[in-house]
Amino acid sequence: MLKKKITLKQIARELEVSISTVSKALKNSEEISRDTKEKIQAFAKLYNYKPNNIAISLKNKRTKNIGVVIPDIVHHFFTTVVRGIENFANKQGYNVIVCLSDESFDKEVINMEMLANGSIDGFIMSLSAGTEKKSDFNHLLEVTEQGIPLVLFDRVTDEVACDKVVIDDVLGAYQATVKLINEGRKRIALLTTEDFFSVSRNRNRGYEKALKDFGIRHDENLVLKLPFMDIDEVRISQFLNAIEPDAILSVNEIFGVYGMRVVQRKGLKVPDDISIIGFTDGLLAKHANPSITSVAQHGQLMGETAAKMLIERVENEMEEAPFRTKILEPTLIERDSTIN
Amino acid sequence: MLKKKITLKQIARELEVSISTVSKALKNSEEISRDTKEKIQAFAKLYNYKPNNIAISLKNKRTKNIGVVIPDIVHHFFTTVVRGIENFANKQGYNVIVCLSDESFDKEVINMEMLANGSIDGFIMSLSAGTEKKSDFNHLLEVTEQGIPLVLFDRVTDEVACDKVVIDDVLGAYQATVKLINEGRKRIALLTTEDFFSVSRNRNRGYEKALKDFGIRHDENLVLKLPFMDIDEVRISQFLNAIEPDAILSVNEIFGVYGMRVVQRKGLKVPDDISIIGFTDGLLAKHANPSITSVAQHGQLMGETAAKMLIERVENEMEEAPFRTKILEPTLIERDSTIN
DNA sequence: TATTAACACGAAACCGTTTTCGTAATTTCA
DNA sequence: TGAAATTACGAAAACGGTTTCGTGTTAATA
Repeated sequence: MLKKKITLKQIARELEVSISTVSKALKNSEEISRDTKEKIQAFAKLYNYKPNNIAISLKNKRTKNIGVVIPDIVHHFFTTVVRGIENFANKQGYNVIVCLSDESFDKEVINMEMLANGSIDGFIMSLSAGTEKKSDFNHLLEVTEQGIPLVLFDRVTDEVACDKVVIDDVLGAYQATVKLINEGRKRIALLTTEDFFSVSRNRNRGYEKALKDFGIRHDENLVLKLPFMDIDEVRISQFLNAIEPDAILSVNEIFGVYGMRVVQRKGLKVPDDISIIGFTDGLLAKHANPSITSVAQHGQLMGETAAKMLIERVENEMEEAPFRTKILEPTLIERDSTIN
Repeated sequence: MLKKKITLKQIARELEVSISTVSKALKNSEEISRDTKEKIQAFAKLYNYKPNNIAISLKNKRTKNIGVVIPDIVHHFFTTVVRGIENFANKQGYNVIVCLSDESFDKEVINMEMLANGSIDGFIMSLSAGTEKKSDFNHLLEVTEQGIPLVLFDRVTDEVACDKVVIDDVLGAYQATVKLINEGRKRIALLTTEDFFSVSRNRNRGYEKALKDFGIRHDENLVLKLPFMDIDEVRISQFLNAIEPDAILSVNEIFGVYGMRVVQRKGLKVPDDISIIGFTDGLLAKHANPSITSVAQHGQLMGETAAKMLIERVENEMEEAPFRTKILEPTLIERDSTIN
C-alpha cells in the first residue's frame, strides 16, 4: 500500500481541470472561482498534496539549502557552530548540508564542487588545515566569482573577498595572558600549533602583546609549536620539564589538558604552583580536575551570525553590499585552574 | 566580473547546434561525430560547464541527498555517527543534510516534513527523547508509506518496519557488569535515565541479567533513574552517599563522570575503593582522571553501516528486500577506573 | 542506378512547478 | 441590444537537463 506523493498533474486529471488552475487554486488565487478552489483544496488536502521541492528549486533557482564545509565534526567547537547555523537557518526555512573536509585540501575542493552546481544557495565554511597550509584559495574564488555567497568563519583568509565572522583571537589571548600576569606569573609557557593556522597566529600575537605591554621579556624558549594532528604528550612533557613555567597558555583545549596532566604528574598543584588557561570552552575544560579556565569562542553565536549574514546575502542578491567581517568578543571563563 | 554557470542551452546557441546534440556530445555518445564532439567538449571545458544538479534530480527523481535527523549534534556519539555517514555517503556521491530535532517531537516532525517533499532519497535517524516519550511514530510511518527508505539507529522502535542498526546494549551492560562482578564488587550502583529510552531499558536489562547470572540479588535501591536533560549533581551525590556502592555502572558518559567526581570528593580512591564503568567512549572518559573504563558504541561504524543500508535500499528501489536489523557488538575499553 | 543501411543530428516529450498571456463566456453598462 | 468589462479558466513557456524517435544526407550494397 504505497502512497506515492501526488502531483499537480494528477490532481488536474482527476478533477478535469488544467494544471494551472490547480496550481492557482492551491495558492488561493483570486483568479479561480470559489467553488473550484474549494473542490481542489479539499482534494489536495485529502491526498496530502505537498509541492515538490526540487521542481520549485529549479523554477526559482533557489534551493533553500546552505552548504556547510568544516574540517571535522567530532570537535566540540565545530559542532556548536553547526548547531548555531542549523538553529538560525531552520527558522528561515533553510536546510543545512554538512560536508567534512577532514582537514584535507582535496576533500574541501571536491565537497565544494559537489555542492556548487546548484545544490545550495550559499556556503558557510572554515578552512581545512590543508588549505591553510597550502595557501591555495582558488576553489573559494571560483565560487564567489560565480556569484555564490560565501561566509568564512573562524579559520579565514584575507585572500578571499567575502563575509567573515571570527572571534577576536588576539584579544582573547591578550586577556588570558593578562590574567596570568596579574596573578604574578612571570614564566608563561605558550602551547601553540604550527604557524599556518590563522587563529594560532593571532593568539600568539595576543600573548606577545600582553607580555610587551606589561614589560615581560618574550622568551622564545617558552613557546612550543606542536603539529596540529596527533598530539605528542612526550614532547609536551619534555618541553614543560625543561622550561619549568609558572603558567601555561594553550591555544586549544586539548594541549591544555595534556599540559595540566604533565605538570600534575610532576607533583605540581594547579593553580597553586602553576596556572593554566586554554582556548575553546569545551567539555574537557569544564570537566577536568581542576576545571580549566578557558577563552570561550561562542561557537553557537558564531554559527548563528554566519547563517544570518549568508541568508541576507542570498535573499538580497541584487544589492551589491560591501563585504563585512564580524568580530565576536571572546569571553574568559574563569574556573579552578587559575587563582580567583 | 560575474561568471555565471553556463547551461546546455547557451552552449547550443553559441555553437549553433541543438541542445540534444550538446547533451549527447558531453556524454561522449556514439551518435555524435568526432568533430562535433571535440568542438563541444572543448567549449564546455573552456567555460567549465557542469550539469545543474537540480535539473538532474528533477529528471531522475533522485537527489543524491540523504537526510539525517538526530536529537543533538553537540554530543560525541552522534558526531561520530554523522562522520561515519558522511564518510560512506560521500564516497558514493551522496550529500548529507543534517537536521537537529533538539530532542523535541515537534521539531522532528517538522524536519522530516521539510525533507520528505523531494529533497532527499532517504532518511537516517535516531529518535528524539520527545518522540520516545510520546511513543508517537506516525511521522515515520507516513514516510515509509510513501516509499522513502528509512534507517533507524541507536534509538529505535519496534513500531516502525524499516532497517535498523543498533549496538547490543544488553550485551554491553552485561559485559560491563560482569567485569565489575569479577573484580569482586557486590554493590554495583546503576546510574540510568528514565524508562522511555529504549537504550537505557536495554542497558538496565543487561545489568540485571548479569547480576542474576552471578547470583547477586538485584537491589532496586542501587538504581538511580535520572531525568535525561540537565544533570542534577546533588541527587547523584545524595544517592551515592546513601547506598555506598563499591562500583558504579553508568548508562552514559556524563553520569559516570559526575559519579566519579562525587566519590572522589568523599575521599574514595578509584579504582581501589570503587570501580566505575560508563557507556559511550567519548573524550570525557578518555581524559578523566583516572580515565574511565567504557563501553564503546562504535558510532562511526554505526553511521557507515546505516549509510550503507540506506543507499542499498535507495539504489535497488524495485526489490522489496525484507527489513534488516544490524546489531553491532559493543567493546569494553578497559582503562584506569577499573582494576586490570 | 535504385535500394538500403549507416551516420549525424534535431524535435519534442518529460520531470513538477510557476506564471504570463490569451480567450471564451458571462455580466455590466449605455 | 450592442459594446465593454469582468470572470474563470487553459495553453504554453520557462527552469536545465535526458532520452526517444524521426529524418535528411551520405555511403554501401545489389
